[in-house]
Amino acid sequence: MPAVTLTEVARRAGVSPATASRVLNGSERKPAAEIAERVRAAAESLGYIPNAQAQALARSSSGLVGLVVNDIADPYFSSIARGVQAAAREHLRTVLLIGTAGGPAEERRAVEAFAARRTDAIVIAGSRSDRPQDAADNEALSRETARYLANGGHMALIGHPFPGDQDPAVRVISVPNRDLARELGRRLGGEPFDDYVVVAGRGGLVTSDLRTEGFQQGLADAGRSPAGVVRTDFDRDGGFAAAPGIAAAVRTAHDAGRRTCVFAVNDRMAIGLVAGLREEGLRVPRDLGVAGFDDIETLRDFRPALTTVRLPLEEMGRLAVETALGDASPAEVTGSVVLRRSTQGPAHT
Amino acid sequence: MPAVTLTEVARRAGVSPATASRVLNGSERKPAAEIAERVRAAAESLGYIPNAQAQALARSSSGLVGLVVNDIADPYFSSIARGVQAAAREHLRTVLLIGTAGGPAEERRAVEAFAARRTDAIVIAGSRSDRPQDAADNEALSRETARYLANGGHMALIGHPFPGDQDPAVRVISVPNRDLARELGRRLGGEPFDDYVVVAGRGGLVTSDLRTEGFQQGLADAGRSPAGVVRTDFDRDGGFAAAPGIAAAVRTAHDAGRRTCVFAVNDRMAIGLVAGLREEGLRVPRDLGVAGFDDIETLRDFRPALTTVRLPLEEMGRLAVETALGDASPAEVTGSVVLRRSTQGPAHT
DNA sequence: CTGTTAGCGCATTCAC
DNA sequence: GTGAATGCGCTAACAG
Repeated sequence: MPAVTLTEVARRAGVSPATASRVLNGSERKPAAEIAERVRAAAESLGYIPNAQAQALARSSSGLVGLVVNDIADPYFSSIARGVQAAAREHLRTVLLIGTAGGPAEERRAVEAFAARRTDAIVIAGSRSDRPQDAADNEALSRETARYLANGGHMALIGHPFPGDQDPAVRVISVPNRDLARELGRRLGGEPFDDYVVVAGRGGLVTSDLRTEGFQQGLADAGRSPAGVVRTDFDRDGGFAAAPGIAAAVRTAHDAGRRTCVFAVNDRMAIGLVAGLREEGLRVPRDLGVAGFDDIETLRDFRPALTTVRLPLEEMGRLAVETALGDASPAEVTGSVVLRRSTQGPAHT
Repeated sequence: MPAVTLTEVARRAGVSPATASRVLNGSERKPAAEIAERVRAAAESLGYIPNAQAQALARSSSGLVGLVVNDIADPYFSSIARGVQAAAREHLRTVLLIGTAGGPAEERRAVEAFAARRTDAIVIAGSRSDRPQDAADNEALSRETARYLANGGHMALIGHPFPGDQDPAVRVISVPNRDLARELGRRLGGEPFDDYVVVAGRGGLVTSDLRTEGFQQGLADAGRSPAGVVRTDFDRDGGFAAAPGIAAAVRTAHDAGRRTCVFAVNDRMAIGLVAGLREEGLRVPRDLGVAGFDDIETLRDFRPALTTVRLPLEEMGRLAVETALGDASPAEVTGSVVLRRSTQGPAHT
């Protein structure tokens, strides 16, 4: 049972397909009011729905915006997705979603899939990786991107440019991860802690590396010596897994009369860490301070309230599509350090 | 700068477009191995990417799966979305995402948009509303759905069927909200509480109503008298807003030597409620018990650990696309009551 | 202002 | 096994 076509509507209204097309869609040519009404009535009575594929083919613009995320169930990405979805709707576009497990190889495939659909714009929210073993895939991703752009596509990256060469046509919604982490380091460096530790993701994860680096700079600004760095998975379980090691270090430090503050490079890791520490018999902030990054909405009611860095996630998503579509220029978003109870020692309580 | 077309590849390889099509896509006809290689080489060197729009038009199958959710940033929906995305990928489909603010009117528009794109299947994860004022929109949604189905589309609903008539062609991934809530009521009814309260969403929200209803049945099963019902928004802020009223009731009950247990019909409301109660100076579970529903992953580390009902969210998403695509038959998912610390009184501690 | 004619890029009958 | 022809549904020049 095939769908109703424009031709059928036209015949039913006693006009040509061209005329029907003109009235049913916003064209320059304005058909006579009387004839227009007849067409609209025919379309209505037949239950006509335009075939978006055919429209896209004919006018070579798909009305689609592609979004690639690592994991849509991760609140960081789902918040961005909300912004993308909202902006897309306002621009009369529909969102195509692809979740990769992370990594440039899969991202390249996503870009290819979006290119095949002739998406008007692509937003990549996944994190960049500059590990040597990803170099080839990054290169391939860049090539795929270049091809997409050459064919008239638009692209915006959330966070940071691609490692290596960056096609200037690719817009970037910059997230000042380093600067914000630095500010966080400075602030926490001013608190009454003695030792600092960073629980980071694996090396080569740009976001993780920049946050780590910035935090160290901030500590230095505050006249502190560098934090030790522990590497683990960039998610909740990674934080949880790091707990035993951190606990041991904290206890040792404690015995020496020193207080420890841990910076987990994202909120989910921080939450996992706190959970793991709880199992180790340590409590935050009584036994140590813990800070995160992102200010995930779902975790706002978490106790102890988590010191973190707020990022305008939804806004970042909006900006990305508007920038990609040419309705806004590439910008750097602003975030802010939010000190909460998780880094307040007993003295503050 | 137009994209490379199949025709160009064919010419480059010195074959006809038909042959090129046959080798570049899985066709019945198997071109000669030698000629096939030539075509593949040409495609590769030209950077050919098939135009999915054109393919869709020609073979009238889009390779698209539409997903409609209320709010992609809500962890309930984003978990489902992960399942949908994963299953879609396995079935070589791409996900089209539309977020509605909830309500059948917007859902109808979403279905129309998906129908226009000729999606192979549509998954609706948003919650049903059977308020009288939504009756007309529900009717329109049903009609839109019928039209989509008549045109060869497939649809799966997560949760419950549409209010009113339900086209049998619409598959439903049933979520036993009532039964699970009943089980929860039964279990909590067996705990040492005296009064029960349900913090529900507005009336007419099917999910909320069924959970409320089931919980009441469970209490009755346990020989308890019905819980009072408070209506508020179906989200975190709704739970938060309900806190003052609940706090007052709890205090009154407490003065009479009675212990209260509150069932918030979803986890986010429960978390908001707990946060609000904290501001009121009440602590859980010391001063009252609180339970939720859904077992949102991001909230697993929340303290006090929340008594809730676990739902296989990701699995529900997977099942929905597989069922819609015809690779699985409509089924009822299974959940389970998870008693945690938030409903354990001091006696248990 | 309306109707006619061509494609958009591809898959798929048919002939060969 | 391969190529030529046709049509998917629609829009955009063209004429009229």
